[in-house]
Amino acid sequence: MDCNVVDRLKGRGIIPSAHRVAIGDYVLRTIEHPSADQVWERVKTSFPVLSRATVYNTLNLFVRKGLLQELILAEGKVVFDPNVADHHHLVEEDSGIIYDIPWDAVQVSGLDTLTDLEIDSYQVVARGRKRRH
Amino acid sequence: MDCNVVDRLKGRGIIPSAHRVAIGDYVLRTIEHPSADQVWERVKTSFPVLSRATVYNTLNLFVRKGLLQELILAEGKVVFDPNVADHHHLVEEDSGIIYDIPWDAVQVSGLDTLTDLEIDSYQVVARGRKRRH
DNA sequence: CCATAGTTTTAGAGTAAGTCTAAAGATATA
DNA sequence: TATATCTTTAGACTTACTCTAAAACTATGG
Repeated sequence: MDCNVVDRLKGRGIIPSAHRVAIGDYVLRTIEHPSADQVWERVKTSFPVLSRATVYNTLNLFVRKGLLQELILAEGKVVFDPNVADHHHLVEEDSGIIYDIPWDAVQVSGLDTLTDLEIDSYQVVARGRKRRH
Repeated sequence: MDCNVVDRLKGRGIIPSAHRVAIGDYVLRTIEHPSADQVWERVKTSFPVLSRATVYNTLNLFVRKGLLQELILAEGKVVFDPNVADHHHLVEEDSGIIYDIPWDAVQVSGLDTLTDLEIDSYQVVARGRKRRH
């Protein structure tokens, strides 16, 4: 699963252009939940000729192809998570940092009794903060 | 709890100006989860002299005072929910409609075992659709 | 190696949600 | 009535994001 980015793009039918690989090299490995503009700022440092539109196009492409998950959890802006397996989230209000919570750490029951709802997916969104050990 | 809007504002230390009451008359009773601009459009029909800034100021004031809950669940936009009691949400992707799910309908366990997290609040966010009976 | 058709990238304009500002208008109290 | 405080306003500004049309790539067949 953690093979190189070129192969992961090809595996989803995405032509691995230099720009896309540069973006993927960052966004498919990070645990930072960056926004699109944060991805742009970051990737530009190592790959200077890069327009904003390309970053947005590429991120949206990755989402469509299942390489990224789009999250709308906090501060009115969309962030991206390369962890596309089901999992829950903790939003740290002060810092805006978002942490992943493993799926198995939390159990949710009762959704199946809501017979008037057809549920495709769900997650727990928690607000709070990470303890400074 | 469902007493008139003027008293509810006063109860939170908010001066019940005509504008605020007009906005509250709609937003504190609706189950529609409107965005700020939707509130503006709607309230303007019955209260024409109303600027966008006033609507945003008032909604933010209501949130600070605990009369409204701000939700960031779908489509990158903030919506408001006068149901400030804890509850869960279902986001209908196609329509953008958000439905409340009663707190007691769902049980979540395991969050307390995450000892490195200090959790203030949480909710289940489900994606799917309401069955057309 | 060239032609060409398709794909990708670009700069910059456009859009929409939301915030800020400074002035004007209300309101309350003494 | 005077004055201090609070509220509202129009419109400019900001930020996140999308669109557009042209330019630059890339792949393939001949």
